[in-house]
Amino acid sequence: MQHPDSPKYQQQKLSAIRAAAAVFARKGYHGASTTDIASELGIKQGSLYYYFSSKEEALEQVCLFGIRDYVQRMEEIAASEQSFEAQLMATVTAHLSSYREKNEALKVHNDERLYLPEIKRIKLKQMGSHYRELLEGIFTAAVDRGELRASLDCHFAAQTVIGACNAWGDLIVRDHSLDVFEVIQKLTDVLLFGFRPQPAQA
Amino acid sequence: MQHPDSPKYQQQKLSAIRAAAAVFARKGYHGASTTDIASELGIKQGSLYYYFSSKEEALEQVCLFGIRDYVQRMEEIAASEQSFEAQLMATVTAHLSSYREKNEALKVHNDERLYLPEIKRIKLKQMGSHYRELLEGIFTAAVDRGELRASLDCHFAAQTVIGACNAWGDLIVRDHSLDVFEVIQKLTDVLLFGFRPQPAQA
DNA sequence: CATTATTTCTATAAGACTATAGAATTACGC
DNA sequence: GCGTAATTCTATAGTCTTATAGAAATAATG
Repeated sequence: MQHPDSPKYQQQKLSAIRAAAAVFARKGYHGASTTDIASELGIKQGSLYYYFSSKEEALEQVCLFGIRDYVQRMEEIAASEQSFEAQLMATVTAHLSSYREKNEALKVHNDERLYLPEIKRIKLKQMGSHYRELLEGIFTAAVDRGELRASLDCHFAAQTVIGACNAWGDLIVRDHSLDVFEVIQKLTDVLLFGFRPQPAQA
Repeated sequence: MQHPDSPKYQQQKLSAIRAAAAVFARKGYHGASTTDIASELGIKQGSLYYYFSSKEEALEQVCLFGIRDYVQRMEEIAASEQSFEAQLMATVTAHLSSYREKNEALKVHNDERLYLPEIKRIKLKQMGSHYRELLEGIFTAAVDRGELRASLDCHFAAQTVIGACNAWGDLIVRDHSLDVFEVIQKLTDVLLFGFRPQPAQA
């Protein structure tokens, strides 16, 4: 009934989170059963409750796992004294690399988190807002430095970057044959210069 | 047991599709029960089966409703002899306006269609592919005309437009206070020119 | 008004799902 | 090897869900 704090337990719990992430990503939170998750992990349905007190807690853990280190990385990017271009490239890289590494969990965070009750969503919401604000800050700083036009709507720009990254992240998760670095390169380029310029005015 | 083909029946069936779209958009396909849909429509659970033979068919109808006229509009845009900029603006406008008009159904199409069995997805997949190919064609034509740089990856570009529109469409559905035309304007501008240029080089 | 067709309702069968309790098994320390 | 703790299993209660069948109600027609 009670959980030890041994590294062994923690390790298996992590496996359980990964298994839940994989199943939630494939079937959605409500479409996935605890039997599915357990069998992905190689145990029986009832045994899963040794690691999660409820299916909902499993979702919460997956979401937290998916977004963890995410804000942290953005903090570092925002604090770095780089050109806007470098910061944007770093942002896209961090975002899409996350999708590649713990792809299912991040996808679950984006698609299923709103099925958590308000209370359990607060922490996630704070992390997400903070992330967006940091990105927005990168834009406003670049405008102040004169690297971007003064008329730019930074809130809109940040949302667009996040949206585009998530869209491509979804494609990356689904189509594993995609070259992530190629996507990073092209997406950064489009965001910076748009489709318009004849040759990239390097 | 058998359905009439009266306009009255068709009208109520449309209401049922809209009700299903609203509930699916809010709770997801698996999270929504037929009781939810029925009560949204103001009838009892069992009565719903007068209009749908199964919950799955309801999802199929919602998805088809969501994407209907969608490809058609893109056909028109692709056939029109306009500048690339005008065509891109028209595409973004059509896409986001769809979200505004029958917002829930299009959202459901994007988020839940993959829960349909392979067979029922074929038609949707064809429509989606056709849509993307038409958009891709607009890009290749613009490259041929010299309006866009020859090095542009048109497949990538089309996916990015669709992804960005869907991302903003989701935000529009969730936040009803957003000014759609402002989003259309800004998104088109970013896609065309990127964040970079100091003033928009009209 | 009476007859028929349409629409909705009630009741229920059959199955799936979450979560719990206690037994069985496996791993660990000595 | 033995005793104890950690982990997994079996079995099940209780709830919810989809879909069906037939009765009841409502609307349409002559």
